[in-house]
Amino acid sequence: MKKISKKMNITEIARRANVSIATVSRAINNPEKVRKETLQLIQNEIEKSNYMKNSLGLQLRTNKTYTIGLIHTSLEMNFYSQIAQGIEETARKQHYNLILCNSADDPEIEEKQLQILFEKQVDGIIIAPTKYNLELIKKIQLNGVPVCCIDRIYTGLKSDHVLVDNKISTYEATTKLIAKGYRHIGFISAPTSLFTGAQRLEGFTSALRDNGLQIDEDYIQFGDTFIDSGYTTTIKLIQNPEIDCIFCANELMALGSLKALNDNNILIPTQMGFLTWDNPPWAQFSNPQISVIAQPTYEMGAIAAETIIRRITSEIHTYEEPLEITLHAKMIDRSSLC
Amino acid sequence: MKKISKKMNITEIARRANVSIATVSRAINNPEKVRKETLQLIQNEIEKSNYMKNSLGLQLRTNKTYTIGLIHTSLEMNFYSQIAQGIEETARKQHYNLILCNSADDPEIEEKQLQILFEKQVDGIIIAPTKYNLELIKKIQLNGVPVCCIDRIYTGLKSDHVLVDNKISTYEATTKLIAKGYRHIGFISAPTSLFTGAQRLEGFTSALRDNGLQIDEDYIQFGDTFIDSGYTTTIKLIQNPEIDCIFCANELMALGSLKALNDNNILIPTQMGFLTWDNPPWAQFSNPQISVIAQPTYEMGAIAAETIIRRITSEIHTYEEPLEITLHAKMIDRSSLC
DNA sequence: CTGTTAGCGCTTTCAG
DNA sequence: CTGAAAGCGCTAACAG
Repeated sequence: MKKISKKMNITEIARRANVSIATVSRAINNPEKVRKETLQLIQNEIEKSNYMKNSLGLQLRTNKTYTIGLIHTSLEMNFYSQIAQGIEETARKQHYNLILCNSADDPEIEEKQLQILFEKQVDGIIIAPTKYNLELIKKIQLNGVPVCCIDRIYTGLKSDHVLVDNKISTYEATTKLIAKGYRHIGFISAPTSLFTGAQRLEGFTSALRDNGLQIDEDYIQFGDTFIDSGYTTTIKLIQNPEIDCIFCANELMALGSLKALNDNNILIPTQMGFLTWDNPPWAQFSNPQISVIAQPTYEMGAIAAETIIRRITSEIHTYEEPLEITLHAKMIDRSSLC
Repeated sequence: MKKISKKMNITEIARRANVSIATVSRAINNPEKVRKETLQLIQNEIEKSNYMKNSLGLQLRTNKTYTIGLIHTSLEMNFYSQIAQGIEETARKQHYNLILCNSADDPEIEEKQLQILFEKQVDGIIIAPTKYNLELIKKIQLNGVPVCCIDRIYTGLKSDHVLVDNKISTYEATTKLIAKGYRHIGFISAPTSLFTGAQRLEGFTSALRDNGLQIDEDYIQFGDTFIDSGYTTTIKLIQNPEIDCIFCANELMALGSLKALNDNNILIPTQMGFLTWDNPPWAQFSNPQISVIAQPTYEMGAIAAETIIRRITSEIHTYEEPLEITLHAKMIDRSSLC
């Protein structure tokens, strides 16, 4: 009453059909190279025995697994789940599978995941990197596995990157807010230890500066990119009654922020303007619809997949000329701004 | 200018350290069984050479990959991405990785994915099945790979199932709608070819019947579970001006439906009540907040992962006594109902 | 057209 | 404490 049956293999099929394993292999992969009667015989045995191919042998032999590893923060963020969707669908078309890893931006988890992905011999790795495992990533590259960074630049790492122009887009969006008449904008930033966090904050402050507005430290609050931090930082921001607009650095913090505003009966857009990075589905269906800076997430995933597959197949892994693809994020002004 | 360097292996380390490969293997996995000087020697060589372990050999030898396959509809649905998150995190704690496959509920894609997951020798498969690949799934089980269905029952398949009481929950929710005074409820159903679609529709109609309401065919529209179908079906529903409430069978159709209502200036909850299956994050942050039937998604994923891992490790794959775990979905009444 | 054999990288007896 | 050798499942080169 243990396993229903032992796993069948090519050797057993060969034994039953009274041929060599090579012939069975050919019958499976190059049937035209096998005499019709032999083929029939073998196919019968395969049929009867429920044999299914085991690709581990081949993977070992060819050192190719047709598997790509993805390390990102969390599927909880639409941003990443959309990217993952783009990667998976694109990779699938080229016969690659995806091993999905959530790092929660924890360097130790990330380290383990990098290690295990290599050990499982993925053909390539796509990663939204923290900045704490540079040596390991380099080592993986040295072992012939290409790496593509997504969403965040990894300074000091020679690899392809698929990015969005965080700083410029934030700068432009902030400028628009100012043009609309907002003068006291509260900014909910991600940690500056994250590449995107730092870039967006810079874009924000330099837009204020260039427009002759002073930068009030009280107007800048730091969250951890997750929901709760959006709530608490918003509570702090609204202690300043003059704040007329809130600008969130990511979707989850926006969710928390909106809840805080709602709990405090602050109406959007009449009492408070609202803008956030990321374009989760809910933003266009909420009431009022939320203005956003939308990143081409699915496309980023698709491009990352194509990029890594190109590296895999070209076998040029030296990164003398790393690709840096920067896509444009575009502001979509809906009904949360006056 | 090709690959930076050939992948290192245990044999090469052995050669350089002037020991046998067995000793290198021991140095890596059972260092206490190796003399200190030898160990040091080997570790030096490993260090110098950037050697990293290749687990393919081991996988082949032990026929264990520490990898679980997941086949589901799409990450686009919060429902599934939350389940995936639950699976991944739970599996990770037990040293399993996740290969993620989006089937879009297309039987042909599903078939290929099942095949490839087996070929890659995943230790187990978690699947939200269409109902078109029964024989293949059985064959996979026969080959010793346990399968756990999630979200949907697969009639005729002996396997573990992690489910939600779709019918009862829909019945209860419908009863509540009626108790609140709604008499003309429009229902946006998923295809009845989906287990959940059929169950929810049944729950809905039998609640109407048991409450003495007649079932008007015009009030029941069928979508395909994706956004656009929620929009178009809603347009049809609101041709019936007496409809006082819309009840959606899933989150994406709800999104489309809300947009249609908004585009037609129909106010929730004053002009139209609104209820949907699934509890995406946006439901509690939109305005008005949307009443939902919430499934314990993360938990479903966690339980599915635990269930499949238990099967994997117990090696009892006969499914004489398949597990059927049914969790309760609970209605959360927010502000979209009067 | 078919069979024999080597070998992918690793662990694990079994000897020494 | 260390080494030799078998073997996991498969393909491909070579021989017949």
